[in-house]
Formats: sequence, C-alpha cells, structure tokens
Amino acid sequence: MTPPVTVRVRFCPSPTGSPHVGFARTALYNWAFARHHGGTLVFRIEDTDKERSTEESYEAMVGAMRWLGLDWDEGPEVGGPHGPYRQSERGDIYRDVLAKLAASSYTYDCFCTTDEVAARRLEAGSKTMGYDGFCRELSDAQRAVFEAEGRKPVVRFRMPEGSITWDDLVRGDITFETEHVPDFALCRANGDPLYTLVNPVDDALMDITHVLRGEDLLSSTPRQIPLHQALVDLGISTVVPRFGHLPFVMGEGNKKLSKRDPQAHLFAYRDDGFLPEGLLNYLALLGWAIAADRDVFTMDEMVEAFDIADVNPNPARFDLKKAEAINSAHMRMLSIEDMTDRVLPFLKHAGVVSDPVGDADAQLLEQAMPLVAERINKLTEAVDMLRFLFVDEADFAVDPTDAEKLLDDDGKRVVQAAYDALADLPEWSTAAIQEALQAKLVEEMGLKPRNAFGPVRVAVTGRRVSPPLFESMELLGRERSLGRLQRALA
RNA sequence: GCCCCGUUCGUCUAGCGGCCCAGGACGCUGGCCUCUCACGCCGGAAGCACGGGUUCGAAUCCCGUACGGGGUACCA
Repeated sequence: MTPPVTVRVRFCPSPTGSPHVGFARTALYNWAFARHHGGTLVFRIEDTDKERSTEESYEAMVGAMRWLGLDWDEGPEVGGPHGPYRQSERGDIYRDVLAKLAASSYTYDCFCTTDEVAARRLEAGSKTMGYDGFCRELSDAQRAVFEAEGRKPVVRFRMPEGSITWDDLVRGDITFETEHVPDFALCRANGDPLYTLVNPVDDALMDITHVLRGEDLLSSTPRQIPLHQALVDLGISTVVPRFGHLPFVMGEGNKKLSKRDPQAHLFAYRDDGFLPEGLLNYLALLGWAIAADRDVFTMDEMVEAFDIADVNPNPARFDLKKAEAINSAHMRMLSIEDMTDRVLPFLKHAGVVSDPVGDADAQLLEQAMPLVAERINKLTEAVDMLRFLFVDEADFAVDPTDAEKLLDDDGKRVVQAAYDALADLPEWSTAAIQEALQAKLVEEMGLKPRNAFGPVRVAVTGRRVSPPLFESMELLGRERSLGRLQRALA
C-alpha cells in the first residue's frame, strides 16, 4: 500500500503541561511516516483551550521536538504556506468556515443547556448518551423564544443518516452507525471554536493526507469524516484524509501513561541521561518492529523501513529496563568524541568541571572518556565515574559505605603495601603501576586480585565502582594517587 | 448502559493457513571472561485468554464468551 507521493502529515499537541512519552511516540511515527514517503511534516499547536494552554508548555513542546531531533517542515519557528500554526491565531479562519457551514445547513444552532439534554434523556429512558437533536429543526418562532430568554446558541454539526466506515491505516475497516454519533458542538456559545471544528478544519486547510494519532481519538473519527466531506463539498478542501489510530503507551498497572505519572515525562529521561536516539528507538518498538530478530536501529534505518501498516494495534506497556538496555546499545554506538560532548553538560551541572571547562580539565576528560565510555549506559553515569579525577584534593571524599566494607584493618594493610610498592616507582605509567601492584599484592602477599585491588580502588577513586584502576591512577598522577593512599591509612 | 478497539513468554514483539511441539529482545536465572563496574560470550526456565466452528491442516480465517482499554463534554 503505497500512499501518494504528496504525503502530508501533522503532529498537533495541545500545550497543556509537560510533554510525555506518548507525545514522543506519536511524533516519532508521524515523522518517520513523512520522512519515509518523502512527505511533509506539519507541526501545529492546538491551543484553543485557553484555560489549560500555557506559553511555558508551548516552549516545552517545541523544545522536546528539538531535543528528540524530530524536525518539521511547517510550523512554529519555521513558518510555511499554511500558517499561522498556532490555533489561537487562527480565529478568523474558523469563524469564516463556521459561517460557510451554517449557510449550507451542515450545522444548526442549539439553545439547549447540558441539564436540559440530560433531563430529556432521563425522561425518555434513552440508552444513548450525548445530544438528542432537539434543536435540529427549530422553527423561527421557537428560536425567537430562546433568544428572548437571552440564550446564546452553540453550533452543532448535523450528523448524516447511515453508517461511517473507513479503512484505518493501523486497524483496517472500522464502522460506526451514525445513530450512535450524536450531533456534536463545533463552538462554544461565546463563539470560541472547539477541537471538534478546529482539528479537522486545519487538517483540511493544511492539505493533510494522513492523520496518525492516538487511539483515544478513534471515536472522534466518525464525526470528523462527515465534517471533512462537508468541507470538500463546500470547496474548502479537496480530500478527506486517511486515518490511522496508534496504540497507547501504557504505564504501570494497565493504565494509559498519564501526565501525572512521573514515568511519563519526556524531560525526565533527558535529565536522567538518556540519548534521544536511544529513547526514540525504544519508543518505536512499542508497536512496531524493524525485523523479527532485531531491535536496535538508527533513525535513518527506521525511516527507511517504516510502514504504518506494520504498526501493531494493541497497547504496549512502557518498560524502563528495556528502554535503558536499548539506550545502552546506542551509547556504545557513539564515538568517544560525541559521547564526550554529550557528557560534558552533565559534568558541568554536577559541578565536576567548571563551566566553561578549563583546558586542563578538557584534556583530562579526553583521556578519561575512553575508560568510561564502554561501562556507562546513560550519560549521567559518567558523573560518578569521573568525579574522583577532577575533584580538588581537599574536597576528595571516600564513600562511607565502601570505606567501611573495604578499608577495614585488612584493607588498610593492603593500602599500606600498595603505597610501599608505588612510592619509589621510577615510571608512573599504567603498565608500571600494574606490574608493581601485581608483584607486591598478588604474588608476594598472595592476595586474590579482587581482594588486592579493591581497597586500593576505594582509597584512590573513593568508590568500589570505578574505571580501571591502573589507568585511573596514571591519569590521577603520582602525587595525588599516593596522597590518597596515605589519606586512607589515617 | 450504549458504541468502538484490543488479547502470542513477566514485558515489548516476529508470525499474515502447512517453514511454528512458536523465533528475537528486555528482565529473570546457571556458567564463562574479569582489578570493581560495565561490555562480551555460552546455556536455562517462561507464551498462542477460553469455547465453538471452517479446513486434509489454525497462533494465523469466522462466531461467541471472558478479560483489558477507549469514547460517550459548550476538554483535547
């Protein structure tokens, strides 16, 4: 199933709150679909809900897309021929479309209050919820009565008779009987347009060909298709887009990942040291597979292989462990230079190096990164791994728990022996250090390697977990290394 | 209540009628490697929700049931 070459998709979050992982997954699939087909990705901001939309959230949405590296062809900051791309700036457009719709009686004014509708339903014992069409065929006289009462109408779409069927890109044929789809409101009584109007209208006006969105919007599709058809009929647009409804990303338990869930926040992963490409790769796996026996891939590879028809319709649970494992695979794909660049902000933030970083520290970092690159799974892990190299001697501290475990009396004897072996070492190199310690601690004292080097490691790096010991000591230098050994004996 | 969607190892998935007494990954687990950690390598346990059909043959198609999810707003 090859879509036309003129693929145009959109990603249109509402700027309410902080972007979450579902946001990223939907953005990713739209992006991959657009790129795969050489199409256009429109980034639109759905901020018609003035109560909940915030500028801060808008900035976060744009920032999230930038961090993820998902670029868009039309939208905020890049413009485009169908702007503006924030719905709060498109009021005139919606008013105009609403007027055209009303003139062709696709819509009607409805004066009912929510309470009245509910009361009628109760009385009739009706099984269907939603609006009952009371104002569909209002006479001028009835209308006049309502207006005399000072009522302001909402505008409702007149749902056609029959059924609505579409071939969902993810799920295949889906049919709704329109008797189960009540006439819905397109704008508030005060004239403010609602999502129900604005979303399909913008898709139509922006020539969107494929709508890929969350499963939660599936039941709004039977309302949107007739509206699109009305817009085509009125010459406002030319085609009804195709729809594809993506499965949810679920959290713990079996609930859709909600914004209140701490695990849901996208920036939490950024701050935790995830690589955007690692997170994206993991998110892609939640509903799509590149091959039967493979799950680590680059975004280029995803673009090449992505087919919306392969997307799995059932909801997927977010698994942090696997996300970390995938991220770790991407960490190992990074060059040392690249990883260094990405680790640097975390080192600065933790105060391990100054900002901007000094020449000496930069050089030390360059030498140290190869030692840690293979043993960290997230960028943040470099901080604890490297701190001992950069810290001032006065501020150097040994982890109390590790000290208690390894720097007991036996441990101190080992450290003393290590000091003796190294004090007069003619050449301070990894090989020489290793040779000297090996000879003294292992061969002479008969210690097992892990028991020999453990106490030394804690004394020198401050932790039981560190980069390789001998290399670390070389980088630290003779004076600081010996100083720390001595300090551990105190 | 009504409408819609979904259901393969604990989790994410491959599978689109015979290649499957179901493959991969994460996790778990036994071992190897090893100066810690991490990486890497070898092995193991673990799954087609249930019941009917259709068919020579079903994880794959159809129908029910159960369970899960979504919608049912002058939110998006």
